[in-house]
Amino acid sequence: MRPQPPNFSTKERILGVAETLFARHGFAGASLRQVTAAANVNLAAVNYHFGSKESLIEEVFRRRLDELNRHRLAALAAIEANPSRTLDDVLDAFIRPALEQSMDSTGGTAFVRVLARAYAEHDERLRKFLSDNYGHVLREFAGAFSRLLPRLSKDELYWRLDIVAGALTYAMADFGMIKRKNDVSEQSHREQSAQHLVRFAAAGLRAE
Amino acid sequence: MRPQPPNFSTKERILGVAETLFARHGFAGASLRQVTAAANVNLAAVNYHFGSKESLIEEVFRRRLDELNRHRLAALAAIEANPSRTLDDVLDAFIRPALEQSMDSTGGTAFVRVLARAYAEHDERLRKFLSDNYGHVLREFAGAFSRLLPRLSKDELYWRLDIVAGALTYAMADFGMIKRKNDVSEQSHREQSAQHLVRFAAAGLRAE
DNA sequence: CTATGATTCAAACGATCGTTTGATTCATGA
DNA sequence: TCATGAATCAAACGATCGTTTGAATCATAG
Repeated sequence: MRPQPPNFSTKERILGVAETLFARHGFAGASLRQVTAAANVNLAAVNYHFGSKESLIEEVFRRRLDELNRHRLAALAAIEANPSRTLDDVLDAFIRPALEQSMDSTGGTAFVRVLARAYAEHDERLRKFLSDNYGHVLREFAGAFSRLLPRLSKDELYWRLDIVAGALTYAMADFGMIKRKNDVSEQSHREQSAQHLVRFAAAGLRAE
Repeated sequence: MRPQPPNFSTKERILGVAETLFARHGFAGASLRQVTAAANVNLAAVNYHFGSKESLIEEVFRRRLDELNRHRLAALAAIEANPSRTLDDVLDAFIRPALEQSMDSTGGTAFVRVLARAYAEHDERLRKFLSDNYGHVLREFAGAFSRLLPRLSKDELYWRLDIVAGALTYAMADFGMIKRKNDVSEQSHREQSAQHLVRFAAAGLRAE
């Protein structure tokens, strides 16, 4: 974790470094002293700009999830307009934006791993924050899935979605560590990854 | 986390409580003071019986993984004897022992969540410990998978196995939170869960 | 240039962390 | 019964945690 050059503002540098350190050591494991040292800012800067470590964590999520879920909802809306849509299409609308973000140049790689952390943590406050701010997205997708899987009970659907989301989150977190071969363009690598995940998840949802 | 009655030895009480608290708050998030208080033992007991927090964590894994991987290897050996074995059989040999342990009476529920934590953590020492002590199990299974998926390159196989293992771990960690319906026996619930997971994982491995 | 609010800084706060110490209690074989 | 090692205990160690403080510095509008 090399000290971050001052090309960005203090807030932005803190957010970027916090993201990678939370991904690496967890929310409890990464201290504000590590974060501020790596970001080349004063220790007090976190509490000055964000108020608390808890709020910094939330801000790390907000920065990525706002954009990510906007893309997801847009993709879902585009799909819903098509009357011949399939389960794979809806899954693709959920997965592809995350995959694109995790492979962009601004270092979204670490964030997918932060998301995987959040899944492993059963922290009450964090789950409430995510549910309060982004629950409507999952509810939209649950509705779309429900319409395509009418034989599934609501209970059955919800825990399958929960499992599928967790499995996908973990899988995507690990994708960042897989080196794509040199003879495969980044775009086609992403394409293949998305197809694998969609097929994987669709099989789980359609099971039985 | 109610104080543990003294039916068990000090070491056993510490291990049991540590397991559930590590599952709930993570390895960094659960302190030895929380653990020893809930286990009704003196704070110094951890360092006396285990040497350090690090060693306690390893012991929490060892207690469950020794038995779990023994069952896995036994199941795999039984499968390998059958010349008409399928991918689903090998996956079943990997998944079912974990599912059985996570549903037994001694509270293995929490441990599956501890395993999910370990997957999310990319901690160097912890990964080395698991690789050193249980890597041979994964290597055995990788061999079995490789023989059933001869068209997959070694690289391709290994990262698919990694992803499948992670996804399964996540899924199983969440299974503990899903209430089975009253009209479904625990055994048939486990049966269905195993089938879902096997189908889910097989689709991912066979993809393309 | 100067005044004012925003930002950064070194330093310290009390709390909690994992670990260690030395005395005390317990269990057990001689 | 008594001695000896194992086990438990209260207390404290230094380190590190998140947070707060008040002064120093910066940027900017009047």
